[in-house]
Amino acid sequence: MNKVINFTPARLSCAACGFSDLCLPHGLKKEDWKLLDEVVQQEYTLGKGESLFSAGQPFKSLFAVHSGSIKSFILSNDGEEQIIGFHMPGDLLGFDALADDMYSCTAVALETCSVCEIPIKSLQNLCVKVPDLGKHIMMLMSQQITAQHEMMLMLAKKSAEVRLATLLLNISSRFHVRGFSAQQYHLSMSRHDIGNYLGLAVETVSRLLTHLHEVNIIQVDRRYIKIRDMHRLQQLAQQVEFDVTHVKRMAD
Amino acid sequence: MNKVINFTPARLSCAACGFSDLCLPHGLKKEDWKLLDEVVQQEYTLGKGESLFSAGQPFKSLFAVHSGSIKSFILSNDGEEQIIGFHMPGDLLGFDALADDMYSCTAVALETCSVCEIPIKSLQNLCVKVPDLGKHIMMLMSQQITAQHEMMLMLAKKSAEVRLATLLLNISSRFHVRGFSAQQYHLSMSRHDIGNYLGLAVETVSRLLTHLHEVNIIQVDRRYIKIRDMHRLQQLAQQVEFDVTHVKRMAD
DNA sequence: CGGCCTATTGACGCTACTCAACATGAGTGG
DNA sequence: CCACTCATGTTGAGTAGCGTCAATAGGCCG
Repeated sequence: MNKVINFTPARLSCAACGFSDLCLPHGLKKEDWKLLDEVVQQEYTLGKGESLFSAGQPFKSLFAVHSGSIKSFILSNDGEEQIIGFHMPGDLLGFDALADDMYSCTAVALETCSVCEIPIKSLQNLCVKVPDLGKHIMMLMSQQITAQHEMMLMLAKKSAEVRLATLLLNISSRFHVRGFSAQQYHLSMSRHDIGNYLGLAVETVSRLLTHLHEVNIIQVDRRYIKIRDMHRLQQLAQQVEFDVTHVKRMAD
Repeated sequence: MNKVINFTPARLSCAACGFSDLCLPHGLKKEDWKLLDEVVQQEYTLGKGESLFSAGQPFKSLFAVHSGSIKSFILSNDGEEQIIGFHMPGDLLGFDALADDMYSCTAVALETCSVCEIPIKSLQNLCVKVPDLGKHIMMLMSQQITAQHEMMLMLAKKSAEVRLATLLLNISSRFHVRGFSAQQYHLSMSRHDIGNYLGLAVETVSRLLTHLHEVNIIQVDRRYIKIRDMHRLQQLAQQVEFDVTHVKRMAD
């Protein structure tokens, strides 16, 4: 559960990284990539369950996921965990830490993964030289803000079924833009994590997954998910027509 | 409900504004204030119910609340509103718009208020000249991100009672840092807005306020709130010991 | 003064939580 | 390599918290 210090001897340049168009370099001019490469540190490797940073630690760096996946969570005053995001390759972590110069959340690897470290000092210095970089970082932060608005809407207004359907679709599209299948994927997080993130009990998540399987919208085998009817899943997430529970009831 | 075009002929400089230490200038060097003053536009006045900007409109400016209060909300695909924040003097609005170059939420005045407009183009140009300003904006965005994390925690995990108590305390402390009483204040938002924001039904908000009044933690008279027992309210918000419902039950 | 919007209060029902038992697979040590 | 253990997930029963519906009251504005 401790921070890990292994690193691979050589790091790919950002230009050579397949996720650069999701990550920091996106939107930068080619000539600025070289400068950014000097700032981005070597990759760390994290084992499953190891933490990248913890809430309260001094803020030193942003991190970009290069492979694997990470969950980040805050702790409430009574010690319970609230997952605030699942991070996939190309995602940046640590924007929450700018406010108080310390991380406000904890980031833990859901599986073996590698991350690129971006020291904030060097990055800020580079922002002065490359104004587009500063703009781009603000844009990424803005994206995170709007994404969190959507999340607040979900938690405040949507039913358990809609929340889960939305998450499954969200993961699907995130795999898709990364070049993987949108129809089938492997969940890196447990049912517990899903429930925690969506504000639901583990049992509810389990029941809903079983139910979605039963009505042939998805196929579930442990953490493997196959979307069998993308359209109905989307309808469900948007609450159009009636949801599957209603369908079932009408069939009774 | 339309954008309003009245403006006062003369605007106070940021230096003369009582909320400058909550707002953009905070953390800047005095010599940079003059540059900022050239960027910050004259104040607009908004009547109750009028909108400052709406979701989908092209992003032109950030806005700082100078007086009064504002709610901002997003719309779900089925048209229901989700309030994502209440804004008081010194607060900045519009960070969500950087992502797509358009506002993703709608901002509506809860009462008559005045706002300072900060054209994003000029601001970004100034950021190049004054790197501290860029850093500061990122810090403000980071604060918004962490605040939203707390909100996600509330919506996902906390009971109706805890949510409401937390909001009342939050408003209290925000009035306090602005030089007003932390013990009593006037709510600018309706019960409906409170419920919407907290993910609760109006009726639940009403019942809880009545209940908090009954057990002498607060005094409620329409939108006027007086906190009679700050300590118990804080305990309630932190779920320590037992909540008032339990207290009542034990008294039965 | 009348109409409308906001808020309160009560009765009822449903969604999702809790508690509990059980199943299954993964990891570990003999 | 198998048995044991533990973590993870599933399923069922009962229930609590909060939403929905409905009726009513109280301010506020024209």
